[in-house]
Amino acid sequence: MVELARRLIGTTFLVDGVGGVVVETEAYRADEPASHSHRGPRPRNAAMFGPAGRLYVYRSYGLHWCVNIVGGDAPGSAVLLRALAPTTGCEAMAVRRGLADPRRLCSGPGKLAAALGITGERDGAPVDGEGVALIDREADPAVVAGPRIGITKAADLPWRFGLAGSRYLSRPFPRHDTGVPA
DNA sequence: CCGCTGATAATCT
DNA sequence: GATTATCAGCGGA
Repeated sequence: MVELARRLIGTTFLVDGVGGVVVETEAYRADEPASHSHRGPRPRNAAMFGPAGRLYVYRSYGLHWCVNIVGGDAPGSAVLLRALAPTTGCEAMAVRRGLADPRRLCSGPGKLAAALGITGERDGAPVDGEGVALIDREADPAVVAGPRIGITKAADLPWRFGLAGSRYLSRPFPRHDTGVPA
């Protein structure tokens, strides 16, 4: 699953022609306690135990939608889409989000879902099905990794991935000191 | 640029 | 009854 999370960085994710480049993801697996799939199949997480390449959409904190892509390495694995660099349909995103600042449009899982108009209706939908598209990248981008955000269990696993140097992350990655002063 | 707080409901104990 | 894969708004530095 970790591999898919890495590989999704740099791909383009669109819903009804609106979206952008994936710049931040997190991997989740059934064998690890932070995952919704950890305690087995349930109504909410059914999509996580279904076919690979589908969406798992759930409601977070009772009010935000979050979007995952289901993996195929093992049952119950998925990659949370945490941030996009907006490229297409910025006007529609600005309207849905009620702001125009591209850096704040999709810089978080809930914001991303809101900007692309994703709700629970898309739960279980194929990533290349009706209105949804995932376009692979040309070359391998520089990817950075760090601990996942907003969880209390298994918080030490470095399964959050980001496009190096991107200005559209939900939060910066922990920086190693380069040792080279400016 | 922080850090804190309330909102809000499904899921879990 | 507690917890939660979050966010916007606010006040302070």
